[in-house]
Amino acid sequence: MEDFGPWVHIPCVPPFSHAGLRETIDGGQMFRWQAVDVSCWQGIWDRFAARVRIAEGGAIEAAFPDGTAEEALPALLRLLGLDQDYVGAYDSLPWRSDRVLRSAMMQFGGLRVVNQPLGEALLGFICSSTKRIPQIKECMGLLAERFGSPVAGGQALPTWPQLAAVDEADLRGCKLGYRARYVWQTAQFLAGDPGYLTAVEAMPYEGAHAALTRLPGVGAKVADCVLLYGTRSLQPFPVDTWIIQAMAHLYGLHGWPVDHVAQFGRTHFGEFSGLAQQFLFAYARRAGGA
DNA sequence: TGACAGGGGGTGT
DNA sequence: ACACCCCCTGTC
Repeated sequence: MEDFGPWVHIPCVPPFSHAGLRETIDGGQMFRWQAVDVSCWQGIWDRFAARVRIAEGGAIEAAFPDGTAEEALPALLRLLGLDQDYVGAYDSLPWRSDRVLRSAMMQFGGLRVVNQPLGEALLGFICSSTKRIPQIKECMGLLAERFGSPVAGGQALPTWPQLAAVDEADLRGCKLGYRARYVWQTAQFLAGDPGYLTAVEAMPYEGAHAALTRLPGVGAKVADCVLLYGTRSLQPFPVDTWIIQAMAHLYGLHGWPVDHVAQFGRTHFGEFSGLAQQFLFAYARRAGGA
């Protein structure tokens, strides 16, 4: 095992509640973090690794593999959205008129929407369809172990160029099931157009969503997840079965088509609808909306 | 205990 | 509408 350096104190405003930090790190936005104990997680993203735990007053503390903190700390702040204005984002949500949202925001105080490398979010969410979080994590772990590069603290996830050199059969060996073909086809697509994801990052929402949907295995829901968790935008509003249930129950949208619910979410919650989605998702998943 | 449906944070046809 | 691959859960 790797040696980690000293804990670094990171003030956070708005402050994290325990539930808010757990939902941020280990609630299904990312798939490469494991609980060390009830209030400490260890994870890998990009070429970095870290341990994160909750501290007094809603701050957090982080530790990094020896010699990596100088680069990894700013990367962690970016990953967890700690260099963004969440006070303004929280305040702009319609919590004054929406008691459901207000309740979720109190229950999951401090919740952030993460900013992973776009390619990692793409891989994770292509593999997410009809899978539970523990299964997705297992697949990501196998992919990293077998096809990724070593970094201080563990194995990085393979990049898309690395994935393009892997046989579909070997991807299946990572328990991807039918998703192995999607990953393989997308890897080939991106190998033939290396600037594609970089271009997507520079596009406004509509164009970026359309461009991602062109990739095999990427439908509307996965594209929204990739954009929400893989860029700094808080605009995308991913609609999965949990959100369908929650929005039907809480806002009376019974029987609405998925794309209409997504449209409703973006207009009802505004510029930061993705943050609202994350609160409602956490709320519904914890059966708090029933 | 052990086998067997049923179905899951979706996509593509 | 249904299959898709894998694997977990709930039943008998």
